[in-house]
Amino acid sequence: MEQVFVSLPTVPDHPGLERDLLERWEEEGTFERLREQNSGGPRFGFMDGPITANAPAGVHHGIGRTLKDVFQRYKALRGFDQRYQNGFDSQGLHVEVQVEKALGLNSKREIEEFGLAEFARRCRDFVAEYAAIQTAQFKRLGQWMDWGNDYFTFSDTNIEYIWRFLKECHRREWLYKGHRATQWCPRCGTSLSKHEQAGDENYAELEHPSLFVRFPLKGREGESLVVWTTTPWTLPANVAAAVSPEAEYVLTADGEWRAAERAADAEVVRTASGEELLGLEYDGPFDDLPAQEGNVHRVIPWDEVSLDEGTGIVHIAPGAGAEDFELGRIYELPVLTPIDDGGRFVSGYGALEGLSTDEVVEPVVAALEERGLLAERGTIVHRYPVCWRCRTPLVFRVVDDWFIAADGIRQPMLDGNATVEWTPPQYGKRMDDWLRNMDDWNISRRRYFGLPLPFYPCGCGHLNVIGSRAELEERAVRGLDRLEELHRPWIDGVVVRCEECEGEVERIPEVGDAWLDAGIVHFSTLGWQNPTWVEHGNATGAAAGLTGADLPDHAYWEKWFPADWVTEGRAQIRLWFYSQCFMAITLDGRQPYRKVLTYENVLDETGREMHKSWGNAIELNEALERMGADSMRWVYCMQNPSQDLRFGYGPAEEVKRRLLTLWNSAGFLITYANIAGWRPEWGGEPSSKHPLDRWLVARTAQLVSDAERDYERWWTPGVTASFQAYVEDLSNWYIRRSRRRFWDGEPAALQTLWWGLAQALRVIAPVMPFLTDHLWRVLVPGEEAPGSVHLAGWPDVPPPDESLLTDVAAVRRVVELGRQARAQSGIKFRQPLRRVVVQGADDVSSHAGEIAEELSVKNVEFGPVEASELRVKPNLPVLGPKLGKELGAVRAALEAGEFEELGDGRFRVNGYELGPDEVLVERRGKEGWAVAGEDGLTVALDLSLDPELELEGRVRDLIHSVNALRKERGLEITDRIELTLPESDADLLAHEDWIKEETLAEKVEADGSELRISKV
RNA sequence: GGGCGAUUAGCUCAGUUGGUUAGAGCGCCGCUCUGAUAAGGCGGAGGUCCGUGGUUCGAAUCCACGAUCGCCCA
Repeated sequence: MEQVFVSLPTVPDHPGLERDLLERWEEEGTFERLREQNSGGPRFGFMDGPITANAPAGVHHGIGRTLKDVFQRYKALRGFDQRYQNGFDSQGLHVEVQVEKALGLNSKREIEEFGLAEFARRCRDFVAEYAAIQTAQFKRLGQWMDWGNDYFTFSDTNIEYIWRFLKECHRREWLYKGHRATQWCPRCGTSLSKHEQAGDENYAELEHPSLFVRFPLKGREGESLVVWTTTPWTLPANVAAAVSPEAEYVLTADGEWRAAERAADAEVVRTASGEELLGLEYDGPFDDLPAQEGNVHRVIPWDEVSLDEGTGIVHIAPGAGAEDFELGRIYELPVLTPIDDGGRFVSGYGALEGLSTDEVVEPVVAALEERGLLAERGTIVHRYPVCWRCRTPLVFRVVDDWFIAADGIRQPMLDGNATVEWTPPQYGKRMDDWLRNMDDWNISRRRYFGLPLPFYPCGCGHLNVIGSRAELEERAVRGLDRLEELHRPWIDGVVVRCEECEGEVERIPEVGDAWLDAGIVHFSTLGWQNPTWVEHGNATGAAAGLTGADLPDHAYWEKWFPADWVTEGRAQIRLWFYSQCFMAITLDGRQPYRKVLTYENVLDETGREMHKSWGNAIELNEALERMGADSMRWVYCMQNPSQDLRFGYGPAEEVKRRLLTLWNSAGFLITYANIAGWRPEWGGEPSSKHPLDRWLVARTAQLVSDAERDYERWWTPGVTASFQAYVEDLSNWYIRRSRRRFWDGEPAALQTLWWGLAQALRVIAPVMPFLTDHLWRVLVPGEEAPGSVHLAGWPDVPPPDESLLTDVAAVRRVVELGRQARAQSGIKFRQPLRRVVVQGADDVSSHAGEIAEELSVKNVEFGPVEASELRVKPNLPVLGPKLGKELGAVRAALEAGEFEELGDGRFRVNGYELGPDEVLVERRGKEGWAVAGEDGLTVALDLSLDPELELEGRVRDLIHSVNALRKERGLEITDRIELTLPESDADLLAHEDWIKEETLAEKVEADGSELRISKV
């Protein structure tokens, strides 16, 4: 017989079939055909947040890539035209640091000796290498993007658009050079902005010295202030000591001033309020250093002084701490900045010069001890900030940085955010919170391979800001001829003429914050205000040769801006979401996206963060090969995005097992379709009138509508849950109930199951693009039907028949209760019973046959159950509003059995007459009955047997044994047999035809002593 | 200190607008099916729904306060 369908193996080989499909998609140009099919359709604008191309992707990237792909695929099924442009973040500190590591360089000096031009080239090559690696990984995950036309943030085009933004900021007078204490990475030699440094992962548990130091008070012999510090290197820069004016301080017998709260056990000589200590002068610990010359050290007030730790007196070094610096401004304290770019002491600090902040600890301690200033020495383990890129502990330095003032745009950004639909919604509030609190944006980094800030401050006091390459060329005095691309060192050689005084000006050496690079892409990739389309116009500068991306014209930008949807992890609120909104609101006044999906972090199976060094990190490639892309995608989609995902092989195995039901259902169809030589008919929903078929059509329509609702609200957990429930119903109701029809090869059943599966595959294809397309290609033969599920579009189904769905749900409840009753009865399922009585579900009487079969009973009666006991409960949603406070008493009376049955389902209780709709009645069985009930539904099985029933029970036992034997002998399910019964079972021959049918026996006889079968 | 979340079975999590006896998957125990079988079905054990107070006829759900955990900010 012709095999229409290729048989499925018992379990799918996910990685194998996925690799196979990747090849087929490639060969058949499936993605290109999809884009072509949707071209000209309604637009769905997605903007990809760029991924840093500096390492292979991990499983923590998988969730974002999956969600991006799922919704683009869903929108494609709905016929939307899309851009599919992928983005790589390709310059800035996160690239430089990796390249430094690869080159074995470990300081800015070494980079400069290596040569900036060569360094820039290596950075570019490094990005090219990892962009290629990541591309291969994401393809393997199933992500369909316009690979090869990606945007790279280091293209000259991108840089020019940022220049333009910066010039606009300057025009609005938001741009300024600030002098303040900032977090500084001594290894990277640059300050770091708060938004990139925020986050728990940027802190480490570190051990530091813990010193209590005496500051002898001037003119008060034997009295000292005692301060506590964990950063001894800041002591040489001390200029003041802060006390809380409100707090009480004590002088101990040792001559030490401390807060009273911090000197509990000490013998107190004298007390004073903080207020009284203000203005006192003291001898600083390092007054002999040249840097300290002429400084007066005194006591200042500070409300924030902590009385929970230390001494309640705080050592203040405005050049080495953020709060210290702010206090210094208020009290006009001298600012001593003891360390240089690399965190080493500068001149003016005597023997400390040239030492690092760690290396000075011992000399500082020794000096304190020598002078008798060290009261106590220990160590402390505390959380301390480390560089977000290289993990070096940070220090504070007072330096000049470039800032964009945030106050002018704060409200417009808040207004913009109010128009955005956030999923889950609380992230919108987080964004508001961030915007309300955001400080000015520190945009300068003292580094090399990054956006060159186009700032040319002239000696005349004028700041020239260049807004484009054209402007640079127009105003350049020299250096243009060696300008290979808009990066250091080449850009540094270009000198421009000051627009104010005509003098020659050089660029500042700083580069820009990488979030400027990422934030501008709504403009640089879509061709904002670009007069004519430039082919490969985004393949400029460092990006030349890496991509074919065009620079579209302004009409294109108008079409695609703002994006309909973006999605990234929660951390991006303070990073990409922030920077893109900042830039878009500045340039265009509009929010750059309409809707956002945000998700939490990926942790390991046990809920710990994944770290390579902890050995619990999972490589993306390894996961893809071990669990397969579809299982991974399923895991990501199942997850509630507002909670951390616990990712691991254990949970993935569970997912695989559950996905098996779909596979088995398809396998079941294929088995019987092949036996019957049946061929599916491509077209609308099946016209079969069979109740089960009609039900499956309705159930499938319900799946389509549920999934649509959840896709439209960006809620993948809903989609996966609906699908899972559908497969469950398909397999454990439709297939199980219809098995016999499939054994008989009934075309209506085959067509209906086939149709249901085909629609289900289309619904879930965005989540599991491989398994669904594999099954589609097996199940849906060519010619008229689309050759890939991804080209098949969203199912077009009629609205579900709700009343049929409700009825079948009720039937299934009856069956469930009936099974419970049977289980309690102790009578085997194979033993048929005479009758079942169902009360409380009269509307499903048309399904009596199904109930009879499911419960193996001869007759189903709908009507009152004769019961030994009535249990009447109030129907709360109805009676609650009606009875109010009286409900409690009525309920208690019903529970106690204090009611009168009036007939017709009416009851009298507590003086109220309750109608049938107002109560729920359950019954307990009489002797000889098995009864189960729930929610006013009662199912009662009559347990009495008669010889006819007993005989049937024995026939079923026989059929069961014969089929077990068939299986034991390894017979195919189509093999015919001859059957011999023991003579003692001769009476079973009364059911000879039935036995023959169920066991595929051609001949049955009763002869001999045991059961025997033989293949014909 | 302010903000945003979370807290439900041994584990991982659902629980829509307040409604009866709070669910699922996994794990455990028992039973069952044997034409989906490397599957499937049924049942059981296992819960102070974080706590306290309030609103309500009725609260896992709404409100207030508190606890613990996570995150963001100061």
